[in-house]
Amino acid sequence: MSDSASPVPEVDAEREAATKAQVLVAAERLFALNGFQNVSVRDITAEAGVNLASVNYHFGSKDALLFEIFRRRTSELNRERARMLHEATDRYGGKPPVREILRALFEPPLRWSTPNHDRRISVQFIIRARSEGTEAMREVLRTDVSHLRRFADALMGARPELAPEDVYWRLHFCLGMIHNNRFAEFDRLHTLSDGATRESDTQGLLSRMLDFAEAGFLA
Amino acid sequence: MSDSASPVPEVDAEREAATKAQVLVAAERLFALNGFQNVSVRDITAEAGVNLASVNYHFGSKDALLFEIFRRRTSELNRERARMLHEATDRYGGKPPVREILRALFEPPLRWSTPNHDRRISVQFIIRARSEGTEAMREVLRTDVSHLRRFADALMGARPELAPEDVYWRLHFCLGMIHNNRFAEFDRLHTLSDGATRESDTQGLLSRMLDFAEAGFLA
DNA sequence: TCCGCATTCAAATGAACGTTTGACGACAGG
DNA sequence: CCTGTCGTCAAACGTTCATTTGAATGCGGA
Repeated sequence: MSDSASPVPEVDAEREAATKAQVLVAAERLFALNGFQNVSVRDITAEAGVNLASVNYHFGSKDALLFEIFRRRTSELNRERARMLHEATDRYGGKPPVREILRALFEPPLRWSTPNHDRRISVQFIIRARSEGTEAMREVLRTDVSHLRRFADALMGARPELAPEDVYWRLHFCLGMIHNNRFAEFDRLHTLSDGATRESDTQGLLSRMLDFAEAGFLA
Repeated sequence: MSDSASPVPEVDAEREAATKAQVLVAAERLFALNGFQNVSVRDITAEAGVNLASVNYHFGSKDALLFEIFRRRTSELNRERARMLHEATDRYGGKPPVREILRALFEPPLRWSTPNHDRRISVQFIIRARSEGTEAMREVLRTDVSHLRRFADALMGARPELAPEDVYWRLHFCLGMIHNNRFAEFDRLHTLSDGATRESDTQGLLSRMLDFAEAGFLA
């Protein structure tokens, strides 16, 4: 009779991968909502319903867990953006217009941010990583700019009369527009507009951002 | 013979206010450079050359010290922006153009950010407060939008044919352009442009930002 | 001269943190 | 049936943190 402490035996193959996945989901969520430093390993394991030591067992350390999530999400985002830019390039025979280039830059994070979307929290995580990330993350963000180079090159092709440094600066402004799409900033905007601005209208927001940024690039 | 531990007696009236001021300066600097959570009270008091307990004695708590710096700096910034907007309003007989309104919004933080400027570090502090601030700071940022209302109203006056929500959203985009001016983002931009972008050219950056944002508002 | 007050100081306190440990259970292969 | 491996678990470790304490200090006013 071995009906001991174990409540439900189940097969271990399920828990094997399950624990790691639950930690990833819980950690991404908590970090995105509360900031990196305001979440402890205890919070994560409690939310995930796993043991405290499992973070260090599966990921080595809290920082390594953070970096793993960061690496996965930025890779996905960059891949999706590159895919859209590639499609736009094909569609326009090698020289897509400014608006389509910017769409490839803006749309993926906006689409992921629609309410009830799986990746809504991932976008918040990525944005947060930009200002609160560990040294390893900042190193990657600072030096790995290959994905941005594709966009800069495409923009120079669309506006060949523009000086390269103008393109770089305006791309920088566009990125600022995206990175400002945090919950707290939306809250302030809603307070200011007394509810007239609806964050939930993702397609409308994309159009507004494209109108604004496209005009800035054609100035 | 009282030449005891005290190295130089000096007058206490100097140290009285000096300690508090030294803590404020050191704290603002460390917080701006390293982030709020990565700086301990021990770091601050060590940098300031004062005793560990002086933070809690003069400010009550670490968070209260943070909020005090935040309150001082945001007040200064809002006052300076309001002053420039007021002057522009007078200069144009009550209806300043978009570019002058945006100049009042952009120029103060940019001017303060010029190399070797006293307030260069204050701007970084304010920007950091926006994403890493305590709950008290976020509450103020979310609810106190009176200074932004002045700019929104002025912009509606300059572009009366624009729907109010369009003005609010575009103002939101402009704020994103400013908030993206952090050291780390400049580093990335420099890497991308291979040194072609010079952050030190403040007037040039202001012109670029105004060109971009004005075009976005006139779209 | 003495006292009251504001400030500084070294030391200690208790809580929270990331990480480590060693025992324990479940499974697969021989 | 034994054995090694992998994952989980509760407990504990050592460190760091913000904050508190109480004595010591120096000055202005009586």
